[in-house]
Amino acid sequence: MAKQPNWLNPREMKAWRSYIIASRRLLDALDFDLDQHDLSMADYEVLALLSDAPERKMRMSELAQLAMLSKSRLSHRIKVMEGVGWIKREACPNDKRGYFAVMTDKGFKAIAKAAPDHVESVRSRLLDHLTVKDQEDVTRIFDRVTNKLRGQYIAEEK
Amino acid sequence: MAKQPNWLNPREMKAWRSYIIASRRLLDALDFDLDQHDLSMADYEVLALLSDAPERKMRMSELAQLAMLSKSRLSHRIKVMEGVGWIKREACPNDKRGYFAVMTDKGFKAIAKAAPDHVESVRSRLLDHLTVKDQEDVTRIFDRVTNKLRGQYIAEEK
DNA sequence: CCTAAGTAGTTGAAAATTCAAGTAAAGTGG
DNA sequence: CCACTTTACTTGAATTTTCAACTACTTAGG
Repeated sequence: MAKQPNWLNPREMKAWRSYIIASRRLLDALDFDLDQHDLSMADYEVLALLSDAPERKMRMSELAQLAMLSKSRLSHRIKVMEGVGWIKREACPNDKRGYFAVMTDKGFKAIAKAAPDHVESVRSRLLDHLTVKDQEDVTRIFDRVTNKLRGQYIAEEK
Repeated sequence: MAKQPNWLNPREMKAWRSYIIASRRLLDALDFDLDQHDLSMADYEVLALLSDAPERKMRMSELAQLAMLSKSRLSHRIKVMEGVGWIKREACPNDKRGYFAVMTDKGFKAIAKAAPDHVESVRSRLLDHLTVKDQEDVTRIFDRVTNKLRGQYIAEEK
């Protein structure tokens, strides 16, 4: 027999709603801010990862993993970034199947220009409203969520 | 003269990364769970709002606002939900420009079936890992974020 | 070696979302 | 009552993302 649903109590409901609503609005606002640099959060993340990588290049798979994008999505996205001259592809000498995404100078300039505004955006939209204690709580809580999730669900394993 | 960027310190960076990574994974997992009911989070939200509304119907604009969707997106989405028989449209008698989205019995059944699983999903992916204190912290922190955001940025005002 | 299975990445079509108009009805000020 | 602006919503095209192959290379086992 099916067990009856364990609905959320008011406290749980409030926590969930507060979180989800704030997150939606926050992401919207951050994307809105990035728009002036012709970037989405996802594209920004890709460029940021590359700009920190040695030689500013990274294998497609690794990039996809770290940016939490599907291989297909990354592939398509890199194609358009290649079109605007931010990225080049480079064949991997060791593994003939593989490719590097290599950030061009133009790509580096693009993210270097966007980064200060983006950081400022993250501050003004989120961090400015958190005390030091809040920041620590957020870190603790969400690290735990990520860890539990890792056990339950791995992206791209379906 | 341009002021130099105020980069995030390690504590701020950790809070931001923890939050954003957990959120991405969490939303992915929740969407993944809902997939067995052929629903996305957005569609679920639309149906949930309708099922709570008087007569299970709501004006398109109000629905768009509450579900935090653009009018265009909602319009397209309602069209497909109409296609699968979950929703009907009904002209508004007072305001000849307006329409109601009305949930059908079939639509109600669909969300009634999905809801227990979704709640369980929210629990197992998120709430189960938060103490009562954590829940209260999350509510407090994210309500504040939403309130600040409201002052700065209103969705669809561009 | 040879084969089977797995990995890296791309591709094109389908589906979803955004974007820029467009239509029609309300409201507003004179 | 007449312009003018705003509101409510839809639409079609463009862009983005997902989905399901598909190619080519690598790895593992016998």
